[in-house]
Amino acid sequence: MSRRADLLEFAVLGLLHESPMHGYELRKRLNAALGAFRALSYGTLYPCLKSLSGRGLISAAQDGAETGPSARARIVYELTATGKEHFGDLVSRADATAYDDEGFGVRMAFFARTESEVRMRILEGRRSRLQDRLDLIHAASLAHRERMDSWTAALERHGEESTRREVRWLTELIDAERHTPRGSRPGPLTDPHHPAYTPPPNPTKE
Amino acid sequence: MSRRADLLEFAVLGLLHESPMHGYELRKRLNAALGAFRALSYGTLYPCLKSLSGRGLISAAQDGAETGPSARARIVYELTATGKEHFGDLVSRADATAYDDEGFGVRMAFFARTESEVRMRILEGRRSRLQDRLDLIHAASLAHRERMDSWTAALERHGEESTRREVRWLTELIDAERHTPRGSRPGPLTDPHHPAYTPPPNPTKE
DNA sequence: GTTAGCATGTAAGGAGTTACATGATTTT
DNA sequence: AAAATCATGTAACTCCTTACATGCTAAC
Repeated sequence: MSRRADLLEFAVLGLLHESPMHGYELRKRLNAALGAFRALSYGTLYPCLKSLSGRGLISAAQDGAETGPSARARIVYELTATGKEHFGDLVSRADATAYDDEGFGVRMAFFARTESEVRMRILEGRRSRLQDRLDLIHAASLAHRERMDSWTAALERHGEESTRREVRWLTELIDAERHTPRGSRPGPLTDPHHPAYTPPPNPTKE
Repeated sequence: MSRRADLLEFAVLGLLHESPMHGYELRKRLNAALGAFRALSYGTLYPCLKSLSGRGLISAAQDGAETGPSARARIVYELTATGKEHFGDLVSRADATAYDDEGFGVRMAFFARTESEVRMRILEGRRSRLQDRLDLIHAASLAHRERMDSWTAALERHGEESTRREVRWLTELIDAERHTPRGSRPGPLTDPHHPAYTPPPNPTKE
């Protein structure tokens, strides 16, 4: 039932699949890379990590003194075998949550680990969802066309135009995917054998 | 503190400013016109109406038998004098909630009732917010450029392009507003003396 | 006559932000 | 030395969806 929570768990598992990380870093990545979690708070993330840890999907390990002279109380989270399996299950699913505004971005962010067939279903599902929205916009604008000031009209036109652009973009992606039907990974994917946790020598700010 | 709830109240007052309505109709308008409340449920709307009614901002009146032979249990809500005043206060404010993704659309939907000066501040605030976001996107893409697959890259480019387009759109609106500096209402605004409640002879479907 | 839409609500529960609480480390 | 950032959490609270409960009206 819980959609947003599942989404966060999915994203966390996906990011930890690339490399182990501690909570703070995880939050930064979540906020930056995925547009969905623009202002994810610790009050959401840490309980989520605790839950995942409790279910054995990730392991929590104190960061030892390898980094420097003094050991900070960092907790580095790592995907367990069970966690990898679970993420594999999730990533092969293409349910309705993969099509909506929040879900789609997150799913696409992990397309490199998604099978081509599933990718196609998600891309097409998203496109059809947007086309439904265009129909709604069109119907609505017909309904109250006369009593509409220019501001509302401009707002509606911009919304329609944006949606139309996303549909075109999706169509391009779908066509490209269709011409390379094998489960090819078009970009440099991070190494599946994640090279342990690399402590940042000069930490990236914000 | 409560942002989303204030937003809903604002939208309800704004819509009732145009003409009295009952809850069901209100929800349809909220879902259609304003993009923000895509799936507003009755569980949110009715308590909100009750609260507004309790505070004397709107009045709730049973819809009499004028409509047809049998009286349905419709409750028509109408803006009170206090409610109009309150909406006037809200619409003249340009706080941070007017700039974010959910807030901006709702605020702009009632620009026809907003003073030119406030409109400008909101448009410029929104644009500056989006420019901040562009900076963030740019910084993030620089940070993890090498370890990025083509899907993530495509997603990021699309997000950037969309944001850039919205900035351009806002700039056009701002320029247009600047060239007509008086508090002009560019479009046909609905009559301030709302012509009572017109029961739909042929009800619009969904 | 039965489905679909109109119309109004309540109860429960989950999700996630805000605010609080704390302390180490790095930069200025 | 002070300020900013890194880092981890908890508690309370708000918002909002889901599911439930009910009944009327129009269309097929």
